[in-house]
Amino acid sequence: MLDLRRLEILERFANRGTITATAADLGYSPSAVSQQLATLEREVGIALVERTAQRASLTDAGRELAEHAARILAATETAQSRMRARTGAISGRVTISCIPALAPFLAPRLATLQRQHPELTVVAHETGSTTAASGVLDRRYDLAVIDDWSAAPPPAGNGLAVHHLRREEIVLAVPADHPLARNPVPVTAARLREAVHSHTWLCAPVGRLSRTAGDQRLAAVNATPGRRWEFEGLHVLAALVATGAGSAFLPTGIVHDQPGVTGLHLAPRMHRDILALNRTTTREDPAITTCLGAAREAIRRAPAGRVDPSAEPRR
Amino acid sequence: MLDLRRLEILERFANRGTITATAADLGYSPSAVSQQLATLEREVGIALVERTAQRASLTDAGRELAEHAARILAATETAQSRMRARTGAISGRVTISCIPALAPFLAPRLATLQRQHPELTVVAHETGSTTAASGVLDRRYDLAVIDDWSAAPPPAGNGLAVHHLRREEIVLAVPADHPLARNPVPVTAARLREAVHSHTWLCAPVGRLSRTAGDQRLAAVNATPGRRWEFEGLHVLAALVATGAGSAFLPTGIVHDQPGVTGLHLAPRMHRDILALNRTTTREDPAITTCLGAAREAIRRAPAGRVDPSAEPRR
DNA sequence: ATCCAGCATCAGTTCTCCTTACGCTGAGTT
DNA sequence: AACTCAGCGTAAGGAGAACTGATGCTGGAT
Repeated sequence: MLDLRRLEILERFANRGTITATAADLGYSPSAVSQQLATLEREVGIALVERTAQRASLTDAGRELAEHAARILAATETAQSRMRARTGAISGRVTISCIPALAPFLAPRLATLQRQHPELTVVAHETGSTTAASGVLDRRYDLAVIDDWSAAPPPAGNGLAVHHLRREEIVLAVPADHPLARNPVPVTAARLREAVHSHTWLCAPVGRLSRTAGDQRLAAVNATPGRRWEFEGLHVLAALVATGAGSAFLPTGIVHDQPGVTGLHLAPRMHRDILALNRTTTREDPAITTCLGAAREAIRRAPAGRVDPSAEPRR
Repeated sequence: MLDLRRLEILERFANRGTITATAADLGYSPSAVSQQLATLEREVGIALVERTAQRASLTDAGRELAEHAARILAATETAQSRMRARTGAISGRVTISCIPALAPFLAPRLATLQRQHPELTVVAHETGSTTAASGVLDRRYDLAVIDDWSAAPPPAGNGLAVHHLRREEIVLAVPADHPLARNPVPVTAARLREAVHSHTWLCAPVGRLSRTAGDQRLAAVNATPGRRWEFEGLHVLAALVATGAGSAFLPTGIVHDQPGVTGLHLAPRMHRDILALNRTTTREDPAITTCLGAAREAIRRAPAGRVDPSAEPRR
């Protein structure tokens, strides 16, 4: 009879790649992981791990067994969730990831939740959207609040349940003394091209969703930045805009926080979606659904911001 | 993290109904089963077992968790089979059930197998077809050789892999000095009706497949036995026919063994199928497939019997 | 009234599993 | 070439889990 704990160790090792990292993830010592993997190999009677002095990697058999393990673990998680749904108990440990920009709004709600349910332990992390999504899938997080800058519908059908929390408008953020700020009308392709070309362009490092989406938008209108600065964090970008350092694409909620920054509608409009993710296996877990509700509420109440009313076309 | 062993205990308990029987099945003491179930309840935080002084039964939650457990255990069995398929090792314990009439032919082959593969342990039981089929499903047996008297195609799609080993003809077995035996032509409906009515009818107890199929055949030709005797075991029935006690429907292989018995073709013909069953989860396990091959071979070589050639119509 | 089957509890022993400590290897660095 | 460090494995020890056997209880059957 295979042991679930060993299978979990194997599956985690398949995701992480080193014994040390696996051990850290699961709260074991590396030695324990090594021993458990060795035991598992003995049990199934076939080599699962290729061992070098400073590197261990999975064999084909190990990879396959890890895939089986993932299925088995998903089934047990479903069973556990169903049982917890029956008790209705809001308890246990829920690990949540949130994109940094929204974490300050989420955290107080989670704290309240934890006060209301002493049996519940919430562990919150700040993570980017892409790593958070895969982190939910491989059980590093149970719940993730992410943003999605793509116009495409959210990913689905791969074991992730997606919940739409909010849609935010993305505006062109310029310093308050920028020429465009004086004439706050929606920024057309031509205006955008001109503004980007004549000003420093502020954006996130390559790989961020906001960067990818922004670059796509610039490419669509054939705009090439005169100069490009890369900074981490949307709030940082907003602060830089405020100092007159350049312009950027930013969500209204973030522009709103920052005095000295004017947000201008884009024509056509641009958006990002705030989504929550959890595994479908935990869909019925009361602890998860409660945390999800708290996140939904928190994001709903986070300041949405508003651009200069005169730039807001009436319809 | 739920424990697989506990889940197995729960699932087995769901099938057996008592703690004592569960313990016997799994090779534990009843005390251990009781304790493990209690631990499992504590872990999931909900009552799974309703305890009376001398009866324990599952709650709704317990039944549901048992169903989850069955799925999980099936997944692990699949994983294990895949791993064993990779090693190709013919080892471990394989529990086989065989209908009594064929067990003598199967046993020597299994003994040979065990001699060839010292790592392999074969545990053989003799069981009727219906209990054997459910026994395979709930993991009391890994492999079962059964007979199927129904004209219907074998059951499938419920987790059982069905293998057709042989088709045997069912003949009307009469004492050698029976009037019909002197004129060995296929027994039509009219002749059958007459023979059954004027002679004692020998058959298995109610519930046996052979009994059900035989009764259906009799009902189809509107034949009512003058007198009916019920005995357990096809060989026993054959022996009774030999003493002139009555007539019966019997497979050719069994008639063949028994001197003093004449087998007469039925018109239309009647058959039973010899099938082997195993769980689809063990489909790839080399130990299982090897045992299955041995069974196939054993049944193929078992005496098929032949009725009086003059009764065999040429085509 | 007695017996018996079935279950729970308790104490004890065995065995599993994790941690700590230590040694090894190979790559990058000084 | 020596050093440093990350990663892995093994050995020993201790904590905890789990099984067994004994005991006691309950309710139905003899």
